[in-house]
Amino acid sequence: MIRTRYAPSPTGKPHVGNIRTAIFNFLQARTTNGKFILRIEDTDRERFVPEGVEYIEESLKWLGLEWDNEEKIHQSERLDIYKKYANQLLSEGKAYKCFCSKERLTELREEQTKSGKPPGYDACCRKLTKEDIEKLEKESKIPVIRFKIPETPKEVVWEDVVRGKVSIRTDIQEDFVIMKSDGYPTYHFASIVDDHLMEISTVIRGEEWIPSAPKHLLLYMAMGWEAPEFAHMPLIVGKDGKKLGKRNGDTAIMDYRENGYLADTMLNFLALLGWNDGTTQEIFTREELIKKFDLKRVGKAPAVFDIDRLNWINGEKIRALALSDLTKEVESFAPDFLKGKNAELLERALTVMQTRMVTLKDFTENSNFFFEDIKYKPEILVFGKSTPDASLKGLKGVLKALGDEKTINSADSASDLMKSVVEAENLSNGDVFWPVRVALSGQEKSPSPNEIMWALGKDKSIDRIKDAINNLEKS
RNA sequence: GGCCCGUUCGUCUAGUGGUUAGGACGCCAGGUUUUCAUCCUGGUAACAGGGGUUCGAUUCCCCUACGGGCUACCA
Repeated sequence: MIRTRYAPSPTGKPHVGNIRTAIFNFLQARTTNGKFILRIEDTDRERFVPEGVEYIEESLKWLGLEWDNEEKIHQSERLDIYKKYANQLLSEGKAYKCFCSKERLTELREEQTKSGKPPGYDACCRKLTKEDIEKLEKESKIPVIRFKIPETPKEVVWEDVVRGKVSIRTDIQEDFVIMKSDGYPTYHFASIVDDHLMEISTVIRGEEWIPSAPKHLLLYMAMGWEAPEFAHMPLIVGKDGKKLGKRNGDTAIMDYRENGYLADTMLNFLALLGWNDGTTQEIFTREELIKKFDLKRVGKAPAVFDIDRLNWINGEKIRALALSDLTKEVESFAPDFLKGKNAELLERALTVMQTRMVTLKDFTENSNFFFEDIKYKPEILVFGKSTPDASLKGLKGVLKALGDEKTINSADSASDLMKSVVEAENLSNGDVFWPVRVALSGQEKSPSPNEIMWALGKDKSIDRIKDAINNLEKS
C-alpha cells in the first residue's frame, strides 16, 4: 500500500512550492488508494510560529487535500522516541556525542572556506574517550549527537522515481547532527524515524533534498530499516529562474484565495507544473487529477510560475462552473459583498459577468453598477461615430419601447427591443446600443446593454435611461 | 570552492533513432460584435554548443557552456 506524507514545518504560511509538494503527495496517495499523512515537523524552536499549524491546516482544507491520520502528529511530542533511537545508535557506536561549541564550528568553517577547503565538521569529538565525556558532562556541558559516517559504502545510490539512478559519494559527507543540544532531533533524523514508524512508502519532496538523501539512506542502513522510495520533484522557480523566495514572487497559497482564485484552479495549475498526463489536456477537474496522476510522468526540469497561465486556468474554471456553484464561490470568497443584495439580481449579474471574469475579484470589484447608483460623464453617452441628437433619439426610443413592455424576459428579447428601435427610428446600432449601454452601466467598457437590461429589469433600466436623457440634454 | 541536479517556442509542455518537432498560455492579425469579454480562424516562435556512435541524431554516450540546488545544533 502506498503511504505518502506531507511534512511541513510550521514556520509561517505555506507557499506555493511547498503546497505543490503536498498536492503531489495527496494525488499519489489518492490515485493508488493509499494513505496521505500530515505530519507537523516542529523541531526547530527558533523558527517556530504558533499559528503555523493553523495556517497549514487551513491551506490544505481550502484545497481539499484531506489527510488520513485522525490523530495529529507533532514531532515535538515524540521526543522520547527520537531519543531512544539516538541512544541505540550511540550504544552501537554508530553515533557519538560532540561537545564542540558553536564558536569553534564557525571558526572551523571560516578557516576551511578561507583555505579553499570544503567546509565540514572535522570529527574532532570522535576521538573523545569515555573519561573525556564523563568529565565534560560533569561540567554540565551539553552535547549534540552526531552520526558517524561509515567507511562503507563509498557511494550511496538510489533509484529515484522521477530522476532514475542518482549516486552521491559519501566520503565528502560530514558527521552530521541528529540530536540537537536542546533535546530536539534534526530533520534528517526525525524524518527517517517517523517515515519508518509511519510506514511511509514513498517520500515525495522537493529537489533541494537530493544532496541530503544520502544522509537518510545511511541512517536507514544504520538502523537496519528498509528505506522508502524517493521522488524528488523539480523546483518551482520565479521569473528569474531561481527557487521561489520572498524576493521573486513566492506567495502564500492563501493569498491566491484572497485574490479570487479558485481552489481547483490552484490544484490544476500546480499539478501541471512538472506533471502532465501525456495528452494535450490542460484543464482537469479534481477527480480527473486523482484518476490520472502518475508520479512517473513528473518531469525533471524546474518550472517557472507563470501568472498568465494561472489566470487563464482560473477563467476557464469560472466559466465551467454552474451558476449555483459560482454563486457559492462568490459567497465564500466575499460574504460581505453579498450582504443586502437582491438574490435574483445577483444571480443575473453573475450570469452576465461569468465570461468576463478572470478572478472572483473581477466580480466583487467591477460589477457595482448592477447594484449601486452610477455616475459618469455625459460625453461618453455618445458613440464615436454617432451624434448627441441621434443618441438622444435612440435613448428616447428605447425608453418608449420599454414602457410598452411588461417585463424583460431575456437578454435576447432586450436585444430585439433595441433592434426594433433602430429600425423604427431609422438609426444605426451605435446610436442605440452604445448610449443605452452607457446609460445602464456608466462605463465605457461593460457587458452588452441587452444583458444589463435583462439583469437590472425593466424599472431600473427605465430610471437609468431617463437619467441619461436628462444628462445628455443638459450638456 | 566542493558535491549534486537540470537544459525542446518568451512560459507550461508533448514527442521520436528517420516527424512539416505537436498542443496550450501569452503575443500579433482577422472574423463575430455598439464597447468589453466570451467564441471562431490564422500567424509568431524551440530541440544550448562541440565532439562521438550511427546510413541517419532533438532523441544514445562524452565534453563544454549556461542555469539551478545543497554545502547549519533550518527544514
